[in-house]
Amino acid sequence: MTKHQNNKEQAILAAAKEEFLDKGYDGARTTSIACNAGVTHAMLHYYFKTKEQLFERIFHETMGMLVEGILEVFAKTEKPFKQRMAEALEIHFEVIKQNPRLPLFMIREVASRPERFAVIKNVISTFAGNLLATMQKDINQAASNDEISPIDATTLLLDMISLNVFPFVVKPVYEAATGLDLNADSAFWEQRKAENIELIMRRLTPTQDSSQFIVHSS
Amino acid sequence: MTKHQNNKEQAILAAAKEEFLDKGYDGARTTSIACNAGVTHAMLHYYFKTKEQLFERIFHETMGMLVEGILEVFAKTEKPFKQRMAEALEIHFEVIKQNPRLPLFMIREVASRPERFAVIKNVISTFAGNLLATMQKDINQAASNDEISPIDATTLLLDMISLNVFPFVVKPVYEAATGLDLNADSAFWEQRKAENIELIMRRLTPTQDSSQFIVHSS
DNA sequence: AAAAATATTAACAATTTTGTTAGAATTTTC
DNA sequence: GAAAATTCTAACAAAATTGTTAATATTTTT
Repeated sequence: MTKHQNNKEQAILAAAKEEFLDKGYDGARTTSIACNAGVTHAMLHYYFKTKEQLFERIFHETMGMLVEGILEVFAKTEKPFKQRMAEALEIHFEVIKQNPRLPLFMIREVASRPERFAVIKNVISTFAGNLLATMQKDINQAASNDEISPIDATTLLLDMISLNVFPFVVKPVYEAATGLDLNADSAFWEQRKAENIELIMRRLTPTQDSSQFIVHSS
Repeated sequence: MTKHQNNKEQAILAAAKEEFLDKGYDGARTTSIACNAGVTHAMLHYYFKTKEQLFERIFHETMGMLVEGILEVFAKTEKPFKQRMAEALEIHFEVIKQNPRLPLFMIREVASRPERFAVIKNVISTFAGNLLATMQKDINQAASNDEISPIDATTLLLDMISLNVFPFVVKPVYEAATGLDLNADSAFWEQRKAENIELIMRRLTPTQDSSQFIVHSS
């Protein structure tokens, strides 16, 4: 009757994504994936020869999503730099919020298998070079107008990513420490987003003596 | 001749720490640990009945170090709040820098095995309550003197930890993306530390209209 | 509807990984 | 230095996990 549409393959992919995101490559079990997908274990090997191949499929998809999401953030207009940055922060935060497990997934897999560097390198360096160069140009211009404090684009980007991503990465630990359930606490995330914007905006605002507080290490 | 000092047990512990920090519980192999420790595989099970027990030993030790390190940061004097905060940031950053793999280790293990929440909860909540309360009192006092902008202690703490910890957590990805070797790049870490202090100092500095830049989500 | 291609199953095989055991060697205690 | 406790070894066992295969069912093509 109904056309054959490989819905088992899709079910396996969906279950695999869950499993890999949750437990990482090493913790994931192909039997568990097959079971959650409602198919026999042999089917998994029929569609995806090995666990590694199945993982790679998920890894690429996931990386793609993350990078698309970040790209979207910086495809921006001609407003003042500070305002663009505030909007980028907000969009970036929301992208992460909608895919809160992706960052830890990526970090974990790259950390435990450096051979996956290559994928990351390709995906990111394709556009990161342009992005950073463009951003630095905008920064320099805004700084020369005294619109903002001068800053290195890479530095600013890492500020932004640290502030926006880390809370999601550390969420399980935070919940363990406080006993709170952050999924049910939308006020927490709204406050966090506002705080991150506040921090970066203050960072960019020109001051008379911008490095008065820097402490030099022994 | 020499007294018997369980140096095999120590060797196993050292190798286990390496293995677990590097690969996580799921990726670690007891055979590999025994091999790196230069002992037979059976010895591992002689001293530590199971992989789980060996892991727990390492996990506790590691958590202890991390918490001690952070405690040390806040056992501070009577200087102005901003200066104390700058010093705390610097010390905190250095503690992480000397144990750069601990944060990801903790995050990874708690994320993939929520039953380890209990350990974290005990260790942290023992002192975090006092810390936060004390900090909030200091903040309120400094704010009432117009020394700093008012801020929630929890928020400030998460700002600090995000900025200081995330660069170490994301290091492998950063290296994959840029092709740099950050271990050999002490200038990078000095700059990062300075940037984090700059950010927090600006966040604490009073302004006329401190929330002018907050963007509200749709 | 027959032939061809594809999807599915159940049972099995290979490997990896953790854990055990019985006994030998060594160290410590008395 | 003999007895007791302990450290250690080598071989083995059990379980889990990934991967295969041969036969069967279903779908698609002609």
